[in-house]
Amino acid sequence: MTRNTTNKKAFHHRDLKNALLEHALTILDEQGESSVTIRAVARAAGVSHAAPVNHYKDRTALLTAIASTQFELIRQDIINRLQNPELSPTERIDSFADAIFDYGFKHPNRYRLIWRADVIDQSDPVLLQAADGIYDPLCQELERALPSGALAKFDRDSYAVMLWSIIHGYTDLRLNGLFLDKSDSVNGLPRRRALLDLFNQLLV
Amino acid sequence: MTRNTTNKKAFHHRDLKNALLEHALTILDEQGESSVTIRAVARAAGVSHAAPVNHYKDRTALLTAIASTQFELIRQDIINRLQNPELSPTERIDSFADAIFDYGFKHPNRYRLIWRADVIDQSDPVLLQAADGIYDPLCQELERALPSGALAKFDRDSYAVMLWSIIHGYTDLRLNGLFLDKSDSVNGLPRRRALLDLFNQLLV
DNA sequence: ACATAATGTTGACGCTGTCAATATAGAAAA
DNA sequence: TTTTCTATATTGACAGCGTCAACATTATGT
Repeated sequence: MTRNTTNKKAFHHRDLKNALLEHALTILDEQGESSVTIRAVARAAGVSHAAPVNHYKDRTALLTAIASTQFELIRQDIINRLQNPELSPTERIDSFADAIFDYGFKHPNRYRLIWRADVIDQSDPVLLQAADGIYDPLCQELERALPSGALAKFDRDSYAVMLWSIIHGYTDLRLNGLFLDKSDSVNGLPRRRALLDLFNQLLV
Repeated sequence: MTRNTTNKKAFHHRDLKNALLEHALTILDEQGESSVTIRAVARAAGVSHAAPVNHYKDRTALLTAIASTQFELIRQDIINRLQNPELSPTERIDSFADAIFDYGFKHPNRYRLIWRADVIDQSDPVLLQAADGIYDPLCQELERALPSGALAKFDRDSYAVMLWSIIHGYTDLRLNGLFLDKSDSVNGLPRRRALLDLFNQLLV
């Protein structure tokens, strides 16, 4: 055991910062963003209601920290997928899309949170770097997959923005309840794949 | 004057329901969704903090009512645009996209609100009908613009969902601060137009 | 051993949504 | 008109929230 070998309750938690983050994530998954209150997280961690302030100066800081870890998590998943040496250039790009799609549908409350500009601090440098950790490699892959030189219709950023918009639009609308009466598949394929096919037409 | 001809303060507001809606909209535009509290709206309308409950049973009901009026407002704008007899079938479809783009960039706080499943009641029949008031005519226009019969690659709903996803994705990401460092134009055109061009390729 | 910094607790403040009890006004019925 | 009933508004209360200040405890470094 790395901590608290005595049975008397430790005044110092030794790793309260990470513990708070994990409890916050659990509450987020189970009850949604509005239930992730400083006080609820503190209760879950077994500390007083004002203890978290030493590690996260306010609620925004806590939620922003969550978002940063999540972007990093998505990035790791993407890196894993790209390990596969058999992927074609377009398949490598699809891997980005699939990673985000899968993340969104698996963790709807997390996905909604990481884009909520009103509750997280979009200018936080840690968060920005985490987001760039996905965006930058996406641009690299696009560069390889795009028609070379003057053949390309748009610049790289445009392709990246368009792809990300398509992915986010479908995911967000679905998670927010739209199209739930509509099927998620078309011609036997998931509709998200049809969206990707549409985008891939740009690359040939 | 239709109301309150005496100078003594009227106990009954006579149209508090609509007044609350308008004040809520003002607060939403100026301060964002979290500032639209029952109590703040009541203050703005000059009534007691518990008066709104007679017209909106809780905060969700108030925000849902706002969302319904906004969908209706967008629908009206679309209808106006479609009055133009010179529009081609694809231009008529672009009118839907432009209406939503314009609305989003003009009223960012409203746009974010109407998709917030956690604070509005997505199952409210009035809201659903208002949303269908946009979706249904979009499907009608798609039917006219699509390649006829077996030539179409997907069903109508798929086209509608894809188009809406593209529009929403770009708008939402932009409003939430992403890509703000990137330019909004490519090759001299707004990037949203490039996105529409991409979609329009599906229609030929 | 001591001073200092880091970390946690307690208590308070004003804000919130919501409810119950009460008061008033308008409308309908007598 | 007068009475009754319903719709609407007020007041007061409650718990939960974020945040801050004052204080207590533990850990660390000299």
